Amino acid sequence: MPATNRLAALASPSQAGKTRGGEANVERILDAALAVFAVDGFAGARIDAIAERAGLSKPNLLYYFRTKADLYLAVLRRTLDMWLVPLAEMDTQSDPVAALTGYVTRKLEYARDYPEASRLFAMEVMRGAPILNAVLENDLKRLVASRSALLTRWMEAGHLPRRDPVHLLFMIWATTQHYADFSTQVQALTGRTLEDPAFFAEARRTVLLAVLGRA
Amino acid sequence: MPATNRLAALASPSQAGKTRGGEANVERILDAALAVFAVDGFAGARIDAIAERAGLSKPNLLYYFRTKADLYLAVLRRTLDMWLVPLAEMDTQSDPVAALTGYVTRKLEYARDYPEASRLFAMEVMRGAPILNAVLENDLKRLVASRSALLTRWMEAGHLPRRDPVHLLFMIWATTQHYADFSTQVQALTGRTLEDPAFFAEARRTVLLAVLGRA
DNA sequence: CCAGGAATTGACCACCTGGTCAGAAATCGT
DNA sequence: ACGATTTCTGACCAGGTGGTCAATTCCTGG
Repeated sequence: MPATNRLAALASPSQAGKTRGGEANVERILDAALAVFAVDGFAGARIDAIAERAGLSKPNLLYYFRTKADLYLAVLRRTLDMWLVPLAEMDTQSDPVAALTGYVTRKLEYARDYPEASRLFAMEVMRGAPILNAVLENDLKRLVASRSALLTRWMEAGHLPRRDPVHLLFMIWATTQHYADFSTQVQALTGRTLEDPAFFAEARRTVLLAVLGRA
Repeated sequence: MPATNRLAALASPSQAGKTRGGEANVERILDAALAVFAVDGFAGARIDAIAERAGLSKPNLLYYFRTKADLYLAVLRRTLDMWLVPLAEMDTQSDPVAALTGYVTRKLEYARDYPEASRLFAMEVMRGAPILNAVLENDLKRLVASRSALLTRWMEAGHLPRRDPVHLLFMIWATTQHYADFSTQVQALTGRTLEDPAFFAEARRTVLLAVLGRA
């Protein structure tokens, strides 16, 4: 996974030479950190809060991750693949409509099942992506370029309405992630969530209608 | 403006009884605060940084806004109308296509001209909207309900493709704000901004095609 | 069973940051 | 001109937070 490798190269991994059962702790820490970072952001997150949520003492957490930044980086790294993989796999299905339908569905499932990861990613990008910038400008950029070419071919073959493929991707990302990142607003306005299958279907239908030009 | 009033009722305004020329300072402070809050979030924002950006000393800033929370609230309040007004004015144009075209265009202009305000709003909602919740569940909810009815009427009259109007609004919001909130990503992937008229037109065209079902 | 490394902890510290305060400038009404 | 009020400032403080450290407990391999 190139993205992971690139990100790994950005900073030295802080958790070295662990051999014993502490790996379970690392997982718990990362889960807790994701939950806290996704709500309070990097600056607002208290490392005590993360430790408590993970069931550890603060110094014990610092034993696994030397600094808050290391922990943040690790969480980001674990999250990133979830973001990239669906797009990378979009071409495996040869039928354009099926491929896009599958992609949109996976993005919505992602928004439903990992809203915290989506929020973390959003916050990082909104901060100016100080950490992810390198990944964006390389791996993601290449990936988008190749997918754009694919989409353009599909459009020219008449399977999709013509438009700029990159903007189309933006629209898919923005809308699907909206349900995760702005779930508070969605909840306030509709009282529902993607967990509700009917609501999920409505959202999916709306996006697909927009992308494919038909239901 | 009901939204402003509601927000004002949420907390006591901190800047009282100013009569002299300090009003200009208040403006400068609000501008600076918006810039800083939009990048670093509430927790990450340093009040020193805001003061410096506004060209004041920290205690002097605190003279105008007693606490950081007061300042945050004031910035949020000033921002909110920009968000609500376009939607509220959507029906003034009787032609459905023109009305939606105008709305999308205004939202994109807003994303282009006030990206920081958009980001601030996004961050607040992503935090769980601890302050804006009341506004969302009342003013915005009512507004959305009325606009949904309008959209539904238009769909039934055959002016628009049929779909859930609330999801349609979500899609418009998500996509237009994406260009402001994720401008780092947009920039990294395309090297362009909404400031570029051609790019603006592409974005606009993509959204309109999705919303109206035709260009 | 024991030695040695891994895991864990309480106590601690340096530093940052929001906020205070007494008083100095600046400004205004009269 | 002058008192009163607003505006502004340097110095300061209390609380919180990231991170350290010596010391203890827990495992595990031999």
